Amino acid sequence: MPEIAEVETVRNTLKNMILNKEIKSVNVIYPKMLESDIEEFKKLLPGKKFIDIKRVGKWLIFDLGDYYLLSHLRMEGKFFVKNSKNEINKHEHIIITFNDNTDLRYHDTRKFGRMNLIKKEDLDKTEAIKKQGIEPISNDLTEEYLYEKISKKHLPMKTILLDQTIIAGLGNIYADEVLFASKIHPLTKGCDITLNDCENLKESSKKIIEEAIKCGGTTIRSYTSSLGVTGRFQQFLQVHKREDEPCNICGTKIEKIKVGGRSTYFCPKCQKESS
DNA sequence: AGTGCGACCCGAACGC
DNA sequence: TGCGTTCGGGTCGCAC
Repeated sequence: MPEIAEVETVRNTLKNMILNKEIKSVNVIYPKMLESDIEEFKKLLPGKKFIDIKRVGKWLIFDLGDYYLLSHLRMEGKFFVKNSKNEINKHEHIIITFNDNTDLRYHDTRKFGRMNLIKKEDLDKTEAIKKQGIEPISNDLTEEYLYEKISKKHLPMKTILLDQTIIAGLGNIYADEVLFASKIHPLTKGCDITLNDCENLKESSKKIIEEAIKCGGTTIRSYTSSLGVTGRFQQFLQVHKREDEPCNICGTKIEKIKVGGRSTYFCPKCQKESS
């Protein structure tokens, strides 16, 4: 499941492969992927080039000059660069063909990802982008900001860390890891958090995300037909998907619970519920 | 406004 | 073996 580190890896990989190549044609195989008008998508892309790829939270932003193509990979979205002659895989839903006869193909087994073509000036009006909070790797993420956003809420901390309007880009895996590193129980209510907790959250989210980006993410498998990009961060995970395994700090068995409908892993000894 | 939860989707894992 | 069922993941939108 792509989180901020995976999306950053995709961005860097694709920048090396598709920038400034002229788009020859597009093929929208699964129209529901596309939130904007399909006919407009088919009409506008040919002749344009991707001149840059940016990222806001987990959103990829392909810069087409006068338009942006927004792309959210959700859980299993992947981009492949393939020769246009290659057979189309049943999970490839949108294909953008360049005039050097290579394709940028969007692949998504769950069909959960979304794309949206917007005029450049409409970016600030686009809800999904506009409401993104501060990224863990940004210096604007301070303990004061976190305390201000979190301490009024009565939701469990796990739920709060998944709220993209506060910290942008944390998903289920890193939320568990950040809580473990901050020694905060996932069920702790936001209103019970201290400024010191917020400093720990800030430091650990920054450290974990920076490290994950260096490793190329957790779950990245392959982004081209030939060139494999494999995430190495999974070997550093302390709690996520480690139910019944011993905590690396104290040896206590890692527990799994549901918080806000999401599976949540934590060490019951290292992460005490605050009083 | 803040919070809770179902819908979206389908492959994998599980139960019988 | 081969069915059927359940689960999970991020985000949106609706209900309370």
